[in-house]
Amino acid sequence: MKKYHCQEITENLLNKEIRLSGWVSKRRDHGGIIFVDLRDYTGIVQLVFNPEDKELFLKAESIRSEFVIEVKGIVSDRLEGTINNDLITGKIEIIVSSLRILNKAETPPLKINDDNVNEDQRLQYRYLDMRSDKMQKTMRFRSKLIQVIRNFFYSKEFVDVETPILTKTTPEGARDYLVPSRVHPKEFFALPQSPQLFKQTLMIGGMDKYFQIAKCFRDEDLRSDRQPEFTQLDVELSFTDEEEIIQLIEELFALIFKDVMNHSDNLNFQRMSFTDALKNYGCDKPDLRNPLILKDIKKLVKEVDFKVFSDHVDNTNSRIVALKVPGGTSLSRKDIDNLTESVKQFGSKGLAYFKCEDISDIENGITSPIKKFLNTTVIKSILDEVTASNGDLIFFSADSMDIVNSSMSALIKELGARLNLLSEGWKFLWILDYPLFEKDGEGKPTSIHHPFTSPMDTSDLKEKNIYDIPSRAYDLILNGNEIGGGSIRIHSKEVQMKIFELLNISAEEMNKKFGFFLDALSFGCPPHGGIAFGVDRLVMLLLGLDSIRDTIAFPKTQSSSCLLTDAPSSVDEKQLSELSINIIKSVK
RNA sequence: GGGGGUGUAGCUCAGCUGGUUAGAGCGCCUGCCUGUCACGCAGGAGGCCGAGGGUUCGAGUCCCUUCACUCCCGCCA
Repeated sequence: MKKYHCQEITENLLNKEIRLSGWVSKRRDHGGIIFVDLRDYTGIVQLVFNPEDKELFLKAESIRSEFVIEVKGIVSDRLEGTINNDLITGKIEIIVSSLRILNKAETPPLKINDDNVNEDQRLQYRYLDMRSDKMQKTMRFRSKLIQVIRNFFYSKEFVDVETPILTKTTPEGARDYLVPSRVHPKEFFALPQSPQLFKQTLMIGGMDKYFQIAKCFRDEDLRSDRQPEFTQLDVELSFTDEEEIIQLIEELFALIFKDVMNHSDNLNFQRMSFTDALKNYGCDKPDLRNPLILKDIKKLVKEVDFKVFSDHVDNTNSRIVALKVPGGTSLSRKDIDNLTESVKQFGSKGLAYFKCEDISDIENGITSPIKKFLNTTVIKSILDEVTASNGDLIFFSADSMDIVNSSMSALIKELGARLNLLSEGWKFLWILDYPLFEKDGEGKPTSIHHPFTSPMDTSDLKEKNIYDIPSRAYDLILNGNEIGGGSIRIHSKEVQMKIFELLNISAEEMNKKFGFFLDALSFGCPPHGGIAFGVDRLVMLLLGLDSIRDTIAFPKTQSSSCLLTDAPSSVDEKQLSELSINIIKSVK
C-alpha cells in the first residue's frame, strides 16, 4: 500500500484505502467518536475513529499529543456541514480501520506551532520546535537555496573543494577558536574564520573555478545576525576581474529569485562608491528602499557662533550634516527625545532639529531649540540645501566623522522603519572603490577588507598616503544588509609582502604565520579574485526573519552556548592531561 | 568590557504604594459526551515567585550579589 503525506490526501483519493503516518497534533474525544488531527511536515489531515471496532476505539482513546502513529483507512467525503475550509484537506477525512502506536510521547513542554513561546524553550526542545510549520518551511527553504546555488556553480564548471576545519591560527581578524593538539603538546589548531588562504592556494594549484558551502568560526560576541559558527558560500576564480565576478553573482541571484523565491521580475542591481555611500548615508551598507539622505552643511554654518557647530567647522576629521525627514513634524517631543537617546549609544551628544511649519516665514514658521544661534540667511541656506517643504523635520548632527556617520545612519534606519518610509521590493547594491586601509582603534592601519585584497594600482603603495590607496574590494548589499563581499586578490609575493609591511607585520611574523602562502605565491600564482556570502544571513533576509538563529537547525544562544546539548561543558582531568592542559584556578 | 529589557504553575502572562491562603488563559489528569476541528460540560492536580544574601514585625514586591535568556554599543581582517 502506497504511503502518503498528509497534504497529499485530496478528493482524488476518495474511497481509496491509504496508509499514513505522523504525529498526533490534536485528539478531540467526543465519547462516541474520536477525531485526531494527524500531522507531518506537509500539514494536517483529520482521522475519524468510530466506536464499532471496540479494540481500535480503545486504542484511539489512549493516544495523546505527539504520539507517533501509523493508520490505515478509507479516504471519505466529509458529511454535509462538517467541511473545514481552513484546512487544505478539510473536505475529506480518513475513516480509520487500523491504528499502530509507533511511539508514545510525554506531554510536550511547548505546543507545536505556537508562535508565542520564548526562544530559550524553543532552543532547549529544538526537536519539538522543528516540527512547526515555520521551522519546517525555513529549513526546507534553506536546503532548496543551497541546492540551487550548488547546481548553478556546477553548471558553470566550478569545482566544489572541501578545505580543512583544523587549520592554523591567523594574527589578524577575529579571535580564533583553538583546538589543542594531543600529538603536539603546547600547540594548537585554529578553526577557520574563512577558507580565504586555502581558496587562494587552490587557485595557485590550478583549480581555476572553486566554490564551497563552508563552515566558518569566529570567537566574537553574538548578535541577532551573528553566530560563532556560520555558513559561507565561498567562491574564487582565476584570470578574472571585478566585472566578471559581479556578472556571475548577479546571474546567481537572478536564478535564486526565480527558482527559490518564485520572483519573476528582473532584479535591480545598483552600484555606488564607498565614498558616496558614507557621504549620503553614513555607512557602507545603505538601504536604498529608504529615501532619507544626509547633506553636509559645514560650509553653510562656518560663521555660526554656536559651539556645537563651531567646534567642528575647522576640524577636517569632523562632519556637520542635516537630515531632512519628510513629514517629520508629526514626531512628538517625546519621539525626538527617544531618538536623541538612541543616538547617544553611538557617542553622539544630541540631536538638534528644525520643525518646518511654514518655510516661507522663517521668523515664525521654523521652530528650533537652536534657532537663536542662527541668522535668517543661514537658516534659509540650510532649507535650500535640503530642499525643505512644509511639514518636514530637519535633524542636525555635528561631531567626529565616525560618530556622525554611525549615529546618523542608525537614525536613518530608525526613522525609515518608524515612519514607514521604505519602498517595497528588493534593492541590491554593489559598494565599490573601498580604500585598502583604515585606522583601527589605536590609530594604526588595518585592512578594510582583508590583507590579501589587491590595491587598485600597485604603484599607489609607494606614492599615496596609506589611507588614500584604493582597493579592488566590493561588497553586495541587499536592503541595507551586507550579504557578501570579496575582492581581486594580490597575486604577487612582493606586493603581498609590501602590504604586510604596511600593516606593521614583521618579516619574522610574516614568515611564521604566512610563510607557506608567500612561498606559494612565488610559484606561478594566477591573477584571481572571489567573493563570499553569509548563507544564514541570506536565508534570514529572504524569508524576512528577525534572527539568524531561526535559519540554523541548532544555533547558539547569545552567550555562545547550546541549550539543547548544554555545550560547552567541562571535561575530565584525563582528557586535559592527554592534551597537556592545566586549568588556571580562578582567583575569585 | 559597557548600557537596556525579561525571569512568578508544563507554556504564555497578571500580581498596585511591602500586609492573610500567589492568580488567569492555555495545557495536563479524571468523569460525561457520536460530527468536532480553539469541541463542549463537571471536577481535580500542579508554585522554593531564577539562585544567594540583606533591610523589615512581615518580601513575589525594596536593596546588594549572582545566574540564565534577549536587544544594542564595543568587538566581528
